[in-house]
Amino acid sequence: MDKPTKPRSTRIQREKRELILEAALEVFAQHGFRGATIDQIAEAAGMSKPNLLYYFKSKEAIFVTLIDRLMEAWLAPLREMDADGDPVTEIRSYIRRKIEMARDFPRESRLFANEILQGAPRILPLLEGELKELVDEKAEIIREWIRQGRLKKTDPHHFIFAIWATTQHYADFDVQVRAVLGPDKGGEGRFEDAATFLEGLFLG
Amino acid sequence: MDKPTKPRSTRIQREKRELILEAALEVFAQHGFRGATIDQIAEAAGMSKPNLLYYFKSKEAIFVTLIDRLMEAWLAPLREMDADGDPVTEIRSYIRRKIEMARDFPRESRLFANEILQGAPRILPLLEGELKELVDEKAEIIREWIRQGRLKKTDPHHFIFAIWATTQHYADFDVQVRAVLGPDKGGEGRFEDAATFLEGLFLG
DNA sequence: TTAACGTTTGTCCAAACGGTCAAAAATTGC
DNA sequence: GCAATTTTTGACCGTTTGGACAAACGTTAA
Repeated sequence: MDKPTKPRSTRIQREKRELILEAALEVFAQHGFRGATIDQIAEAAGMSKPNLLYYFKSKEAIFVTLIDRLMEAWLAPLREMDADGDPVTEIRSYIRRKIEMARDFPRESRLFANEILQGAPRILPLLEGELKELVDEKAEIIREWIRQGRLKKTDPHHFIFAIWATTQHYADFDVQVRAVLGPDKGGEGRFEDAATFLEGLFLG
Repeated sequence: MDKPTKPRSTRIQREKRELILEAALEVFAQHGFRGATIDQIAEAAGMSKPNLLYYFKSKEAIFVTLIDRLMEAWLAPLREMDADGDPVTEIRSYIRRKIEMARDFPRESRLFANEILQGAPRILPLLEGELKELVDEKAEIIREWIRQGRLKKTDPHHFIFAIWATTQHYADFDVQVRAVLGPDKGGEGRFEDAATFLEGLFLG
């Protein structure tokens, strides 16, 4: 009986696939799934369309690969929230991490937002499963902190939603934020200002 | 010299255009501009594609009409914030109105979110003009309230952003919110819960 | 050198798309 | 009732799109 030899991927394959994913992230984040074309992605990756399709069998396959990777990184900050830590410190760190992600990975944030806006057709099971479990678990921690009188009383679920909404807002609605803040206050310092503000809002 | 007789629109024209806009709102909100097709909109409006194009000269024209109308309704709640009112009451009312809009007009919210996500290609001037002016004006009011010691100290601009982000979250990320809350807590009461939570967050 | 394998490209296709147009059908005003 | 006008439709067109495919190209190892 032959071992079903896993088709070992070469160095070139890994590099090209990485190149394609990077280009696709750019294009998908700006135009959404339907709005993006394989040609656009191929051009951004510096290769021809058939060549791209040699590495990914379809546009959908690229998108799914991107989203799968994204979800890992997306849940990480919340996972790090530690029941044994100091509540204020833990929450402050969580907010910081989320704002840093909005600043450093806005394309990922927009990709995710796009998927949810369309009704999360590809990740609904994950939201109802893994994500819900994670949030429920952390909500229970927050509830415990409140019970111990170490945190102001609030609804833990809506508390988490509010942190998501406000932090991701600076990535997803960046155009609007910059437009409203104007050229003077819309510089790169806006993320630091946002972080400071949000700490005050959620912990003040 | 002839009066440039405005082509008076008939009753049928007004009704059909309304029907189309309603259908288009549904389709655009779900699939975005590029993702939506004229055929889809026509079918949702119960008419043939050429017939739809008799009332709107292009897909773009439908979208622009929709967005123009939307912006009016969108700015209204913030406009109502009254410098002469009680700060806490004014802000509470503003949050209430925004949550009600997320509950009653989620499609409009998603349409707007979609446009911003794509970089606001059609409404950027409006954001940099009318919206910025409005926000600056209201920010000044909030600043004055703080100066008078009638409101906790915060950055007015980010304060407004936070209200936008949290309230619209319940429309734009509705799928995720429902997935995380689950069948029991995800019922229609979630908007009321959200409103209560947000009042506490922003005014507590 | 050459056979085997991995990579790249030009060409092609069928479906979907936004939009046009002339003609038919329905409505309206007299 | 009838002519003028508005509304609706089927057929059609050019373009874009996702994807297939075979042939060409490059690389490696015997």
